[in-house]
Amino acid sequence: MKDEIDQEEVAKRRGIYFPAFSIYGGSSGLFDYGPYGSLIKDNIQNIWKEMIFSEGPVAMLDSPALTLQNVLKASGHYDRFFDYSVQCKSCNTKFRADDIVESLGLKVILDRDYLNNIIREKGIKCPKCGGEFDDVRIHKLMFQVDQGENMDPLFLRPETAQGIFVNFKEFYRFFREKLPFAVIQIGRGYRNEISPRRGLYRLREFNMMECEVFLDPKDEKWVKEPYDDIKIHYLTNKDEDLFMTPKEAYEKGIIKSQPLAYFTGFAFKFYSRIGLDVNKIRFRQHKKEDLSHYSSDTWDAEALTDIGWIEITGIAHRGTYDVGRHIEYSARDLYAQRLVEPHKEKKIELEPNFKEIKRDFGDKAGEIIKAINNGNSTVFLNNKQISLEKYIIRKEVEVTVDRESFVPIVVEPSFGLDRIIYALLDHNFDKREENGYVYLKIPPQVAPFIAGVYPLFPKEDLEKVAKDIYQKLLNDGFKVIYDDSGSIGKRYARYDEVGVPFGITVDYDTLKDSTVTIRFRDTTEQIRVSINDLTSKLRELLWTGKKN
RNA sequence: GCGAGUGUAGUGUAGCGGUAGCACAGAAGCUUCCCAAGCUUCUAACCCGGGUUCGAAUCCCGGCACUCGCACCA
Repeated sequence: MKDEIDQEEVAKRRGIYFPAFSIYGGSSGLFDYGPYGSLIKDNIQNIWKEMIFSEGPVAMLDSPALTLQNVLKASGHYDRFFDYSVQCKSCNTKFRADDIVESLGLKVILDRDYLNNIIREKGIKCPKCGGEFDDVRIHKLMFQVDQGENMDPLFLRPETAQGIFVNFKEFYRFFREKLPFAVIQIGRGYRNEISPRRGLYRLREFNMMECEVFLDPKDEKWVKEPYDDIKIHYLTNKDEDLFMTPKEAYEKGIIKSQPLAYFTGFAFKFYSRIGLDVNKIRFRQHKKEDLSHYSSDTWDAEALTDIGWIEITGIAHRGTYDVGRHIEYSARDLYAQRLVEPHKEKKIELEPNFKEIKRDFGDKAGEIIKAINNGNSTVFLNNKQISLEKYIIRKEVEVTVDRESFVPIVVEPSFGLDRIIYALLDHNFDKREENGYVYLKIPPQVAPFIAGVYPLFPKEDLEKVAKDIYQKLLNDGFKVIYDDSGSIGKRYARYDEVGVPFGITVDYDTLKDSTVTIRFRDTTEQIRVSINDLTSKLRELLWTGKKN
């Protein structure tokens, strides 16, 4: 974007996006997408969805934003629910309270009173200036929703991914128990950011398009090979700038995981299709010390904008963490299975000794049998602890084993829709050299309307034909807009600014020979086509965006 | 959350104790055979709440928002 174009000013003025609830003063980190912006957002989502469905076995989920506490305990988000901070009274530097305590080798308990006390007792001072600390403050990082007394609160999800992980078994069945497959979800996430700023960059409620790829750790491959027809800028954790295809990156071991390499290519193709300037896109590898504890490798797609390189997508190798944690916390069988060479294995089977149980327990026998089947070694009955050992018959049996269970690993490409829109506008707002007018050169498929229909002058005969054409194009399924106010130049300029790529103008020749002009947003050139050919021409332009 | 600064029509701004002016955008019309032209008319604002004052957009306090630093940041 040219420096002089203020994205937020145009976005606000033209109804692309603007601060939400502004008549009441607004609230930081919340934005509305207006009449043009919401259409652009919708188009981007649909392109993403359409593209990713064509990448292989992909299914979609739509899960609630309100999330059970236990889900977030399992995911680890709950432990990060509170951020404990202390501030130095003299130099105002702020620290994580738990970090300060930990750095002195003291035990950390995530409790406000505990942290407060230990800082007071041990007389911990600011490491920077030696000043005294303020009281420990708590910042909630997730939004909590109360259900009522005596009920656990719900939380607004900080990411859509957990909805997918908890449903792993559902999708495993859907794909008839074969890996790999991917599950996508487009939806909103919520994070109580400490200081949401810079417009769409950091929001409290944000849109994401997430994809969770489930893989067998022994066969960690997506169904398609990494692309070799695109060159991508990779910035490694050793600060090397490399330019190569995803295929090369994988083969040379720059990206060790095949699906990770594959999805950098997918992301790149997606950016290119929606109109991001791919020369301003790079994939930056997280440094070892920045990696989440469960991730072995993460590559963030970043876009260069007026506020610098911003993260627009995270592609993370999450290992077995997600499904593993839900197995642990829910005690459900969320394992996948793989076929192995059939072989015999010796196995001890436990069988209740029905005769003895019946003799000793009579009509309570049922409870004993149940306990044994549950694998218990003792049972509490008639106020007595009873050892079950003597009621169990152990049999050694040989079974044929032809499959084994494992926890699937996850590779997660997670696209931040709002940031993508920010970067898209940044890359595509441009000024005409001759007059300084702003136009938004986004691809026709992303544009809020494919075309505007305009009578050259607000004359009844021209208006009537223009309205007929407008209605015809609507009936043919195009998103078009009609405008007859002001001069023709004004209308062109008006829709250039929100990215409408084509202007269809009805003039006096139209009345004679049933042709109209199509005017191109990016070049301001015009061609003349017959009204009868408009539908096919627009359909063609929707894909090519070019004149011929 | 801290520090500093800033909030005036849709947007950009002027006014800084006497109840708001300009430009662009917007609406209606005239005019124009294609790029925000011109003319006429019109619509439209002092972020919110308190206080001081005869009188507050203007001074003071509190909130909210934005900008820049700091901090935070899967």
